Amino acid sequence: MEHAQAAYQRSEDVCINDLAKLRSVGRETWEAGLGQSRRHRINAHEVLFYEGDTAERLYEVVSGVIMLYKLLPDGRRQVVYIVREGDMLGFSRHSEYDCTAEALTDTELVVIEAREAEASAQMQSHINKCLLLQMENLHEHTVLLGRKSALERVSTFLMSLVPNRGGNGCEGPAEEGRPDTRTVVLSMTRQEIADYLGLTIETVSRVVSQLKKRGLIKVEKQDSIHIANICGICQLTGIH
Amino acid sequence: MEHAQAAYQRSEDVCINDLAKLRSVGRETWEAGLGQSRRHRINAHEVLFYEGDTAERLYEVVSGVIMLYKLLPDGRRQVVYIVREGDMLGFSRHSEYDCTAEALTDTELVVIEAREAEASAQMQSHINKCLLLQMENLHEHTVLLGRKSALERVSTFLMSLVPNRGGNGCEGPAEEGRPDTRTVVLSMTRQEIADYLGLTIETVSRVVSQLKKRGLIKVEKQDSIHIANICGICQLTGIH
DNA sequence: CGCCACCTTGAGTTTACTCAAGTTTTGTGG
DNA sequence: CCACAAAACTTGAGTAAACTCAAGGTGGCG
Repeated sequence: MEHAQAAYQRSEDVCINDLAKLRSVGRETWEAGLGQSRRHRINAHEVLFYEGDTAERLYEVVSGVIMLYKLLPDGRRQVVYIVREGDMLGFSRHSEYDCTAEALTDTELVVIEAREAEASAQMQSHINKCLLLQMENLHEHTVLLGRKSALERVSTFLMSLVPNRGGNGCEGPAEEGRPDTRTVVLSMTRQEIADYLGLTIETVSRVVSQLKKRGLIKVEKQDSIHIANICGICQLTGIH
Repeated sequence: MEHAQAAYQRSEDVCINDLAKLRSVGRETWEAGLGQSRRHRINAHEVLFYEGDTAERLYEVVSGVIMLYKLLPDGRRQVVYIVREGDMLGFSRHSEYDCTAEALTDTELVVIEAREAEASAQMQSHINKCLLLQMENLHEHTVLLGRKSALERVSTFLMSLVPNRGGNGCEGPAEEGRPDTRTVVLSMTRQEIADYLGLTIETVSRVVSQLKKRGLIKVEKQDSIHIANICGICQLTGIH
């Protein structure tokens, strides 16, 4: 199942270690504390909730990937966040969700009633950690949308799918001579990637083709890209 | 003092009422709970902390305006958030700040030691509220950066300086025949606005000139714009 | 095997950018 | 209070990056 792998990958500069940390003070702890913790499964492309829906529940992603997006009245869409394993969604300051949540892959969730979350200190602390993580990711994505070129955006996106690389704590290639290589699963269509990166589908496609021509990547399936030279892609992200 | 007014203005769709709410469950409550709550003043253009500094303190803005920004190695800058009265800054997931914080105006802050914040449940709840507010603002700004035209960006920015207008809960003009008018203080240079909106200084200047020519605004001082037709500007934000 | 959704590529256009003057505003010292 | 300098802003001309529109290609699934 390809999504099992995708679920371990984090956007931006968050690595597997961070997620492990999140989990360790997370579900196992607070799940026991709550009266009942329901599980919920949804299929790829199903909507979990719509912008404007009454916000009664929080969710933690156990496996799979969810995107949060907002629409403008004329149909323009912006994907504002990608929620991966260990991360949460459904936060709301008012009584309503501010984004629509749609599954990119088949997804398993833990459902948390907002009332219960408020009552549990452990839960509050866990929510806090997720909010801080999301804030940092959003800040980084703001830089991407405000200041990066199409090539830099797509390269940054690809690097975000490589654990332990591309962020500020980038480790560089493991060893001299070791192949600096990895296959990443996008779990998004070109249109969804475009709406995430603030580009058009054609521009995303052209940049991917360009990276292919340069020999930096191979497109194995539409959904699956082999990065032949991770450092090479990293050099294109604008952060070096 | 022009900044006293600016301090009451909120970015995005947050109105004075929201801020009043934040404050009411905020400073007065937790300030009493903490051992000592220090105040700190900084002047316009002073840096409160740099990206990468050890994150030992949180701050709440009592008066004034602070911008958070990130730099790319080649000097490109993106302002990722504008912190106004009642809002907080200095959150960090790791031990380091992820953005630089620089004062746009003379600013008064409450200083909160990170350790103390962790110990106080009231403080945690207050932080949570601020994080949720900031998340919503960031989501909205993500749409602006990813999907809006220059005209829409500048119009959205101007509307964000008009309390109770321009957001989802926009009230529309108060009464038929009442002048739909307001003077807003930018408290940012054209360059800072450009770096916030993901544009160049020239583009910001051209859009402002265009709005002036159309009779929708008057530029009273560089820093102060009279909006002659609030609804007219609101129509240009892309949210209608 | 053929259809449908998704993706790619090309040609032409548009928006915002860059570069280069000029102009206005602001702040300072005489 | 005025003159001057520095900073900030505006405007124009030309360019480039990404967009739109339009075919055509590819691959996954019944």
